[in-house]
Amino acid sequence: MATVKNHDCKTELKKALLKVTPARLGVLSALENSNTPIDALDILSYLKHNQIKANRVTVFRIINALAEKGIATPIQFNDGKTRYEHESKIDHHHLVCESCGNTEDISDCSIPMLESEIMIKRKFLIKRHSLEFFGLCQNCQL
Amino acid sequence: MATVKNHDCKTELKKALLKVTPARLGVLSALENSNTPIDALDILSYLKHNQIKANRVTVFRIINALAEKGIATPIQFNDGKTRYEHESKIDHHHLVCESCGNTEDISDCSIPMLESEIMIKRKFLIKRHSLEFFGLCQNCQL
DNA sequence: ATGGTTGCAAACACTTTGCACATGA
DNA sequence: TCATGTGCAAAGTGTTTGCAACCAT
Repeated sequence: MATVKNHDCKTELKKALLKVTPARLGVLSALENSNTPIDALDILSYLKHNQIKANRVTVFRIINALAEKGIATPIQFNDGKTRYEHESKIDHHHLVCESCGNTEDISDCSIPMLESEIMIKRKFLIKRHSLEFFGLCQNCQL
Repeated sequence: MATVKNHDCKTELKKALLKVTPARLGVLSALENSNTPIDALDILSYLKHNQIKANRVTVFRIINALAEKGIATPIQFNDGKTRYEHESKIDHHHLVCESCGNTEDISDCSIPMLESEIMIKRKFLIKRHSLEFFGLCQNCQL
């Protein structure tokens, strides 16, 4: 359901020191309402769909701003475009079907342990990680 | 050292049913001689450096062919370009510094276990995965 | 009022495509 | 020889930039 929870989004923007505008509220709710990572143009259609008018360029600027603030996290699948996920849902990883393009989530992963190991052993300060599995979903294996 | 091991590369190409050409040998050896994932234009400079003349387009076509055959594996960092690694070295993952862009390798990862779990539980046929950690390397933390 | 935000057009970077020519097996 | 590979020019796609107009605070 494409419900725009303006209240949550507003406070989220204010916290990030970003002015509250229709376009930004729309982008935020697009991210929150999607259960898979979405790219700039997905977001744009979401906006159009919800009668929020915004330019392609504006969407790019907004997701970049959100990414800088840590509100949106970039994810790369294999097709040259960057997808984004709302920070509230980055605690899982993806199964990306190379045939139909669908993605599923996996939540139980042992990465956090690996991370702390790496931070100690390698003195590398990890800010985020990305883990994607590419292959064939059940349907596409037939 | 930019040594082109023509023999290994030749047999590798033949196995893949690809004709042996200077450009292809060059691309292969670029992949084999690099200790970090490299993109098409890195490969191009490698070729130029080794007096192998080839067009940008040709390099793209060659890496695509190699990727299709499983000889080169695509990796996405965060900058819109695709990097590739030779299949003989994909058994590790990367620490990508978001400040200086350097990458280090990590080899001990528990992903294979996770993979078999996923294949069984989710009936998703995994062909490859990509795991990258983004953050700050030791130098850039200062 | 005024500084951050947006739209538009244009530029950019990376990658792909079409077609004629060249080359490896 | 002949299918396959390559160069060149041009198009495609995702993304960024410059600048004037606009609007949230």
